[in-house]
Amino acid sequence: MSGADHIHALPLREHVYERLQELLIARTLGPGDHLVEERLAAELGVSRGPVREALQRLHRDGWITLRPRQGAFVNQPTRQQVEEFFEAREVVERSAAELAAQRCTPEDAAALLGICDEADADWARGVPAQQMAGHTARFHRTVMLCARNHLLLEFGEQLSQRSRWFFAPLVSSIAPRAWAEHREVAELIAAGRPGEAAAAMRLHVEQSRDSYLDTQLVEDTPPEPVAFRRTRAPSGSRAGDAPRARRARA
Amino acid sequence: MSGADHIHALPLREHVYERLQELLIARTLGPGDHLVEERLAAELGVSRGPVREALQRLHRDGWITLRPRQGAFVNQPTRQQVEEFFEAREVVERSAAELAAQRCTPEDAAALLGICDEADADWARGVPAQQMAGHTARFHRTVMLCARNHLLLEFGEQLSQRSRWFFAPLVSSIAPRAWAEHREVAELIAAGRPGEAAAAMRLHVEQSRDSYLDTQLVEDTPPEPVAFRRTRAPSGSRAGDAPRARRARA
DNA sequence: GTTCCACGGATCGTTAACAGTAGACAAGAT
DNA sequence: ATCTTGTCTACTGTTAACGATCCGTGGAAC
Repeated sequence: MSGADHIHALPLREHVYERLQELLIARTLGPGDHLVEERLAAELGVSRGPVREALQRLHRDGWITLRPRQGAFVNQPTRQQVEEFFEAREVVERSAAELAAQRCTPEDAAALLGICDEADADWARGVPAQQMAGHTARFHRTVMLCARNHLLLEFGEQLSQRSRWFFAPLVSSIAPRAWAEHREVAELIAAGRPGEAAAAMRLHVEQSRDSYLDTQLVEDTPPEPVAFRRTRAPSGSRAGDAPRARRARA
Repeated sequence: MSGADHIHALPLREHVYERLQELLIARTLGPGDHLVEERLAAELGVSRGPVREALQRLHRDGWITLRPRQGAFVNQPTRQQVEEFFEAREVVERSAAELAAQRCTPEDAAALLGICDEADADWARGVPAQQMAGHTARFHRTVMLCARNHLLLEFGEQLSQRSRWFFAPLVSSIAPRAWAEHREVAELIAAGRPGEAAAAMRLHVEQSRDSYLDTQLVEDTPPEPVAFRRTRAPSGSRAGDAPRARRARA
C-alpha cells in the first residue's frame, strides 16, 4: 500500500476499486449508503468511467447492490447471507488446505510459518487491528497459493476480502485464537498431512463463524428498507453539501 | 440497426456479455483472436462503453485476457488451466451436491428429475448439441439452487459456462454417459443421501475430465506465444476487410 | 547485409456531454 | 383527509470525442 499515487502504470479502475474497498472496510461507507457515481468520481479525482467499472466489480464481488436504474447501495449483510458466506468459505478453504498439504514446497512451508511468526510478533507489539487483518488476508492467500489452483485462489480472494469487511470491527477480540488456529493449519500443511490440515481449517472457519454470530453484529433486516431520504431541501435551497449519504472521505 | 433495437428493459452490457459468450462458445471467436472494442461495438450496434464493461466481466470470468495497453485476447486453455478448472469444479460441485441432498424439497427433486427426463427425451429426438449443452448447464445450476447458497451458485455458474465452452466440440460424444451420471446424482439428491450424492457428483466430474483430456483437444502452449499475426499483408494492400482476426458474426 | 532510429497507424484509457427514466414533492380532485 | 395527477430534480445508461501509448514499417547509417 505504498505510494503509487502519481504515475498510474496500473489501470485506473484498479485504484478506484481498491480505494473503495478501503472505504468500505473502514466503514466510511456504511451499509445502506447510496454510492453516487459522480460524487465518487469527484472525490477520487477521476471521471465516471473508471468508477462505473469499479462499482460493477464491487457488485459482482458482493460488496454492493446495483439496482437497474437506481444506482449502487452498500450491502447490509443479512444473517442468511452471512451463513452462506461462511459455508462457502468453509468449502473453499478446506479444499485449499487439503491441496496445499499435498503440494506445498519447503519454501511454501517457510512462508506460511513466517507469516504466523510475523503476525504473532506484530500482535505482541500491539500494532493496529487493520494490520492484523492484513496478515490474516495474506495467510489465507498464501495457503491458496500453495494449493496451486488459480480458480480456487480467486474465489478465496473474494471471500477473504469480504471476511475482512465483516470482521473489521472485531479483529482485536479474536486475533489470539485465530492465530493459534492459523499456526496449527500451517504446521499441518507444512507436515504434508492433507486430511488433518483440511480438518483444522474447517474448524478454524467454524470457530470464526461462531465468533462472528455471537457478537450479534448481523441484523435480519431485509435487503430493501434503507432508502435514501432527502434532507428536506426540496426547492431552491441547494445546500451545497447536503449529506444525504455519508460523505466519502473528508 | 440490426434488429434488437426495440425496448431494452435490461441493461445493455448484459446483452453484449451474453452475445459474446455465445460467439465464444460457438468458436466464432476462437483462441488467440484479438477482440477490438470498436469493431465489436459496431458489430453489435452499440458503443464502446457497454462493450468495455462486458469485456472486463469476461476477463474476470476467465474467458479472455486483458493486456494493459493492448486489448482483449481470447484465452487458449493450457493443460494446466484445464486441470485446475476440473479441480475447482470438483470442489464446488461436490459440496453443492452434498448440501443439495440435505436441503432439497420435493419440488426441487421433481425439477431435477424433470430436467433429466427432458434431456433424455431431447437426446432421443436428436436435438442439436448446443441444446443438450443448455440442458447440462440447467441441471448443474439447479443442483446448486437446491444447495441454497448464492455464493456457491455464482461460483458454479462461472464454472458451468466455461465448461460449456470447453465441451462445445464434443458434447455429442459424451452426452449419454453424462446424462446417466446426472440422473444418478439427481436420484441420490432426491433421496436425501448427501454422502452418496457428493461421491456421485465427484465421479461425474472426474469422468468428464478424463473424457476431455482423452480427446487431446488441449494444447500445452505456454500462455504467451499466441500473438496476433497479420495475414502477411503489410504494405499498401489494405483489403478493406483484412481478416487479421476472425470477424465476429458474418 | 545488418542494425538503429524515426515516422505513421491503430487501439486503448479517459474524459466530457446527451437523453431517458425513477422517485419525490406539491397542488388539485374526490 | 386521502388519493390522484403533474411537474421537477437527480441520477443512471449511453454515446461521442480527445489524448497517450504501443506495434509495425520504412529508410538511413554503419
